[in-house]
Amino acid sequence: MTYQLALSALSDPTRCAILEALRAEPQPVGALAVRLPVSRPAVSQHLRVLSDAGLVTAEPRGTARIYRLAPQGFADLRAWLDTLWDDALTAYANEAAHRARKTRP
Amino acid sequence: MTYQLALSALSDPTRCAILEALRAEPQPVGALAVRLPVSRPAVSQHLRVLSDAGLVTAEPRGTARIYRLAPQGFADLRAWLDTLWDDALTAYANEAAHRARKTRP
DNA sequence: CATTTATGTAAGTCAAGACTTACCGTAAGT
DNA sequence: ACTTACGGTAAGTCTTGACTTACATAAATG
Repeated sequence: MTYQLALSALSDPTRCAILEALRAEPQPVGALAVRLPVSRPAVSQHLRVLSDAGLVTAEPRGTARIYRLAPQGFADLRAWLDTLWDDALTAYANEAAHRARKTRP
Repeated sequence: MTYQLALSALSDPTRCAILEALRAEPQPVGALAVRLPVSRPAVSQHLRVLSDAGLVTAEPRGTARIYRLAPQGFADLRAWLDTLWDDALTAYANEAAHRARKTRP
């Protein structure tokens, strides 16, 4: 059930851009904002959503807060996606087998 | 870039419920609708979104249309998520090493 | 202690989208 | 051919949420 929060967080292109920026290196809010086409408060709000989803963590560094990717959140999401993917593959294989049996009994 | 469509599609809980229903077995629209708390046209619209995202495919079966999971869409999504996850892990490891070096030089 | 720096929060605006009912098209059955 | 079954589409409503500006808070610095 926790994956729904992460999926909802990833639906926004700006948030994905933030994650891809953090992928390169951990950064404070201001550094992210100057690279993005939105205001700094908007970035802060997005980081809040990402944090609630368990996709990023923050560490105080003076007055700044350094944000970085949180492996755990991505691991949970990956697990959910993998089960769905596996079932999709087996269903696809089953259907292919069924089709082959029908075409050449 | 194509993963953004899939992520946007997965942000809705009803669409996730549809996918989990299709995970059990391929179904027509009506069969999905009776199990969900929304109307049939709503399910049809959701399936349109999922189809555009490459997460499901439809096959005509008389007047009905059988929807099933599309492995390719999930594979693309998985690939994107994996790169992000890998970078999150290495960043985490780097930070841990940095922290250890600082604590005990 | 005042100021600067860096950030989170509040309030308000506006567009995206999820849902409904009503309607239309198409394939199968009688 | 007419009817029935199944599903996509149109139009309209209403909520969600992404963004802005303005304000408040906390740490470092002179």
